[in-house]
Amino acid sequence: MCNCMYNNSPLCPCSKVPDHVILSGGLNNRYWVVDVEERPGSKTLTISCSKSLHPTETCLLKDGWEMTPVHCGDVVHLEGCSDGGSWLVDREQGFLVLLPDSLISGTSISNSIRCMRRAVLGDMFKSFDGGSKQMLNGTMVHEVFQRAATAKDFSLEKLSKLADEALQGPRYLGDMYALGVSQEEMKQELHDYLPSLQHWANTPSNSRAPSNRQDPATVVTVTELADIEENVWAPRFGLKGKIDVTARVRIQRPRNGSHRMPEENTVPLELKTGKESNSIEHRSQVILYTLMSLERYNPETGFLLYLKTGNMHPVAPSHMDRRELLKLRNTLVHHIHNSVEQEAERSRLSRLPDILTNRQTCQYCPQKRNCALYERAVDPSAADVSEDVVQDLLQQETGHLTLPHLNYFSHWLLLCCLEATTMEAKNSRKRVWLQTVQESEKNGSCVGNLQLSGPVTVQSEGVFLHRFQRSSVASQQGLASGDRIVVSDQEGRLVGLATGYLCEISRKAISCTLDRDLSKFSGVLFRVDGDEGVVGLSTHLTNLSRLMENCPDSDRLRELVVDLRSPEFISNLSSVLPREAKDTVANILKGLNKPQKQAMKKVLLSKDYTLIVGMPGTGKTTTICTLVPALESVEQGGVSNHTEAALIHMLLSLLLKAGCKPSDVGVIAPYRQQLKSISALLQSSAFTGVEVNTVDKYQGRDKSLIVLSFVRSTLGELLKDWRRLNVAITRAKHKLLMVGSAATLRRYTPVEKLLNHLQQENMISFRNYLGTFTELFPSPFLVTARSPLLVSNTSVGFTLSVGTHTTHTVLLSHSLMNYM
DNA sequence: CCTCTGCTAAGAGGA
Ligand code: SF4
Ligand code: SF4
Repeated sequence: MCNCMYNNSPLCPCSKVPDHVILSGGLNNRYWVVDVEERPGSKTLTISCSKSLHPTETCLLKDGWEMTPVHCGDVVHLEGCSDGGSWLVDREQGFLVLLPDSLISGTSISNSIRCMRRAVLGDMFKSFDGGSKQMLNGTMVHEVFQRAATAKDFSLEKLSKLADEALQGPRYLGDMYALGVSQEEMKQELHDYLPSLQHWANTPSNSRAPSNRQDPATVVTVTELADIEENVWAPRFGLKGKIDVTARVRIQRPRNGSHRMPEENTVPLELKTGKESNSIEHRSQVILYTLMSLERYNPETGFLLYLKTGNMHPVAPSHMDRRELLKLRNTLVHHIHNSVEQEAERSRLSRLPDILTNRQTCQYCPQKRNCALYERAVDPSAADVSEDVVQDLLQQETGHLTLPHLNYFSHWLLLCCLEATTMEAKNSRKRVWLQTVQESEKNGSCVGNLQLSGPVTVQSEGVFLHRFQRSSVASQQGLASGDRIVVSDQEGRLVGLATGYLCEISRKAISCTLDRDLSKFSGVLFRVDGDEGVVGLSTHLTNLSRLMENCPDSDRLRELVVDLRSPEFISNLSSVLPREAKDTVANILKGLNKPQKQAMKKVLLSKDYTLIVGMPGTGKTTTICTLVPALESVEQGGVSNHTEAALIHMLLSLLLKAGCKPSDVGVIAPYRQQLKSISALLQSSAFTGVEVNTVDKYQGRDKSLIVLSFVRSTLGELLKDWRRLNVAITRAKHKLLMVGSAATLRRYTPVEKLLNHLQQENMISFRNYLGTFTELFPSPFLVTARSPLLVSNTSVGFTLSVGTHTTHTVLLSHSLMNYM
């Protein structure tokens, strides 16, 4: 008789194995849990690797494994050996990997050591504590190391050249800006590491294993850096991760007098730029990496390399280390998969592991707001009944919220979790490692028997064009050019080697762009699988979390979105519509019908937002598309471009820090609205003296340095006048910075000629800044910049920022997102 | 029952 909560009801997951579940025996086995029998100190699972659930085997869990949160209807992987269909997992042998096809990253698991709750929350919500200077430095030192390794050159000259490239390149500028750190400060930080990098690369490392301190040092020589940023999916252990450096090392262990042959081994190296803590978290990461690479090169040991000092710490994992980390993974994956539970036919959020009562850990926890919000969402009385420490945390993080706010949060969190559960069930990524090429090719999402043909060409930074030849001709074809793909080897040893996009596919060959260069695998037989990706709901959940933040922007949004305060409107159109713009707007409105015109008028008067509601086909999209030019003309030339304004602010900050005199700098923009936007950002006293003006105001004068903001991707009426453009670009005595979209501006002959000329003379360089700017807009709804509109990252709407005082938030369906 | 939506991502370090 079953005694679990399903109680043999029709919902009982054991009554049938769902179609999407794939079971198998063998080394990479997948068992369905048919029954769980608990005894004090042990747990016995009845399992089957056949979908008919026949025959069954048993698995005895003990010595702590009985605490594994495994239930009927779970899929498990078993490591170890079975004796005629009965498995034993205990202190000494075997592993049970719960839900192995959910690959968990090494960092998530090492994160769970301190607080399991934090790791679970971290999987749901991206944390965005904005990072820190040290973190950015860490990323940059990693990059310098990796580039030096690729170039096989660790000389100081090369290292400082790479460091300067990283500092000056567009990649990290946005991060530096967001952190308020100048390139100079960053440079000092970064350059501190270069000598020890150089030293490490050029001397064998004496690494002392803690166990044999009395022995003379074991000498480790890195003979080759075999791979950088290796991507590993290890479905046998339910793990994934990116290994900083895969190195071949020679390990010379001294043994009392007798000379031992040095051992050669391929091992993972984990680089750290922070304190040489050799902490349990760092060591755990390495232990997990060695486990993940078991099938690739079976490393006995891994190393932690602290770049500040250049010291290498060996990490030789024991069975116990692996066992305990896999137990943590099982608990983590259990919580991730069971975020929703059923009670009395209703879904509700599951409880998470308890909040720590350790003030120290929670104080610096990047998830503390979500932690408190979640607690109050599942337990409305938590704020009163919890322990003092917990109450303090709840008060501090959620004290500003009302009951409706909390209810809103838990309602949408629940819906997102439900959605995530259905998405997870449909996730077909596991086919890559659970199905053979033949099986996968049948349903069309896979191409196998591929061999590299021809050289790999670098298309751009981190984009490698590969060509493969098919040795067998498949008839079925489900993959099309443009599809997201993942490349693995056919044997299943190198799963998830690279991801990318399919370019061309024919019966005999395919070409694709990948994120890694696979040329060293020339003899390998590959498979390419379509990859729908596992896009979670973390963006939505992060927005939801920010909506609950204690800050003015979020306060206002909560008022509008949760408390449903009615949006306000300006009473009189003429107060926002200047006389000159009347005709233009009237002209624009001509093409619209009456309700559409009414909607337009409402939007023009809107202070908060306007909802345009209508049956399909009533022209909502048309209305909104008309809105854009109308809003543009609402203020005289009221066009502004926040991206460019922010970019100019950043450029000026850097220039002034580099020693430019403010009075030598002039900013030119064709629209007054843009001048206001820029001036608003230049309020701080550092910018006093910088002149911000229209082209006409600069007639007959010049500046040492001119920054020109084009604002629109089209030239607009103002700059179309060739003479005006001429004036604008000839105001600079020493340096001219033009900010705009080169690709689209080139459509105008004068600009095209100008850019071509400058390019020929090698007088201009192009930088791509788009994409680095999301950090610059710390508004609750993360916006990505696209001139001249700010398009929000959520699928529920977007924000138009045009005009002085009004941010028009327009909520609409997906169709417009496509249109844009 | 079907399709479409959305789209690097695992880690950067500090107490
Ligand atoms: S889930 Fe398992 S224990 Fe629960 S009712 Fe179904 S068979 Fe019984
Ligand atoms: S605030 Fe404390 S209890 Fe909550 S997730 Fe963070 S560390 Fe864990």
